[in-house]
Amino acid sequence: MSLSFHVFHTLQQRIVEGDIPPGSKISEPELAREFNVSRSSLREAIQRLEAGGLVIRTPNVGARVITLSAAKLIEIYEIREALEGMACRLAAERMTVQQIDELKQLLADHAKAESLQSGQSYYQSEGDVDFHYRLIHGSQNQQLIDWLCGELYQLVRMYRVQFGMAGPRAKTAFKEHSQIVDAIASGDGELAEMLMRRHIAASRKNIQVKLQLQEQEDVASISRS
Amino acid sequence: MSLSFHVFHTLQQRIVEGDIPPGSKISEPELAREFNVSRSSLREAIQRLEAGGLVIRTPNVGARVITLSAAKLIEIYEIREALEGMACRLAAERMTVQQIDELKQLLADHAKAESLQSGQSYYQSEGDVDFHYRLIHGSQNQQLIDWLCGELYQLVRMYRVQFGMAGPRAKTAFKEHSQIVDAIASGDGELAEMLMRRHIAASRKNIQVKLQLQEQEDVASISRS
DNA sequence: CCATCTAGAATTGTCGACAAAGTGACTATG
DNA sequence: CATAGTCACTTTGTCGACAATTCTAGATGG
Repeated sequence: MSLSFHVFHTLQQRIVEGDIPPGSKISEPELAREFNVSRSSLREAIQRLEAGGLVIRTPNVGARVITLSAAKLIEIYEIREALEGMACRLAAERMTVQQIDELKQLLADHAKAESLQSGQSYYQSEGDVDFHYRLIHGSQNQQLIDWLCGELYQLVRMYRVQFGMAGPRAKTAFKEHSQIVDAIASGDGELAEMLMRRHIAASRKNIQVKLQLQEQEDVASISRS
Repeated sequence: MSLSFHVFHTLQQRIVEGDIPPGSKISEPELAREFNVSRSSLREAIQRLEAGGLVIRTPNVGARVITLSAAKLIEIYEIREALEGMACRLAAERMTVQQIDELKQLLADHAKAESLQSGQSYYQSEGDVDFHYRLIHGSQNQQLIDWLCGELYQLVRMYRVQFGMAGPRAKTAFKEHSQIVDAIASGDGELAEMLMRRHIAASRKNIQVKLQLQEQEDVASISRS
């Protein structure tokens, strides 16, 4: 594997997981030493991070990890609503019966796992992602797939990890997923799109109130100190 | 300005305009000589082109300009429908009265120019882009703005130029734009989104039939030869 | 004649070094 | 005391060279 790609991959992971905190500077000499590569390779890695929207470079100054904010997260969810809604519509029109069966099977597995361990962790982290992932691929729109499952996915993951979003929406989300699959199975693209948009919009609103509460806590703790 | 950025900008223009034809190889040594820069700078430019989706790099082989196809163009329009639809909805909810007035003024200018020179060239190339551009900015969703007016815009432009799309949709498009502005002025985000989606979908269908005709011609000319 | 193998040439990936720009601390001045 | 200026130091941008890989063309064998 290309040397610069390995560095890119490692750094991406660290940034997404918060190991390199938001807003921190990306020092070329320092990281080049750490990875035992030349600055050329490291710079290529940084450029890829920039292309993925994880760092921002300012000419003659350097790169910094992006800063997270509630406003930006909302923006991302607005985009997801539009794009995954469209993906869902296309999936309803284009998925094969076999793909749909696999999707149903996935949902059945979720139901089992959920009732078994009253779990929200499994569903939220693995299951939800897997569901959306398959659906997006069902759209068969390559550009859409590349962007949603690449760049945008990493950003969403970064917020998930660092804002600590697990949420007890597991049961609600499962019901919504079921409805979506039903719509797809009956080939109703319009309905499928609407349901997916509502699904994501609901998730967004859920986050919005949670962040608002968090903000109030922060204010309270500041005035307390 | 950064040396590599200048090279990137020039190459981007050439690729979009078809000066460097689709599918052709991007030779590092050759272009480095032409621009009188080192390969490092040139490679950085190529990486940016890759990030913008204009070239595809395969490890240890090099970069090639993307190839255009009707299928990919349709994919892009599907994405635009979803994204600009959302942008339009947000714009209706968030644009200031002043911004809306400017939009109306723009439309009035278009009407004048159109009736004056029965022109389709002005409207299609300048006016249409300008209209969509302002609307997207009206959404106030920075991520959306960046992507639609950056990466995706260049791709659309590349297809416009190289597939030679002018089309006599000027009059229809103008009417559709008017309706959209009305919806925005009355703050009806839902309607505005729907109209914008129809507007882009109509444009896509228009292209689809045109491309199908073109394909038939190609087949005919092949069987003739 | 076609397929396969094998140098040689060309191209990409990586490296270290130099030039240019930015950063920060210290000094001088109003 | 605050502000502006200067100088050393760090960091980024660019360059040319070497190593590793791929491509090409000619030779060899079936």
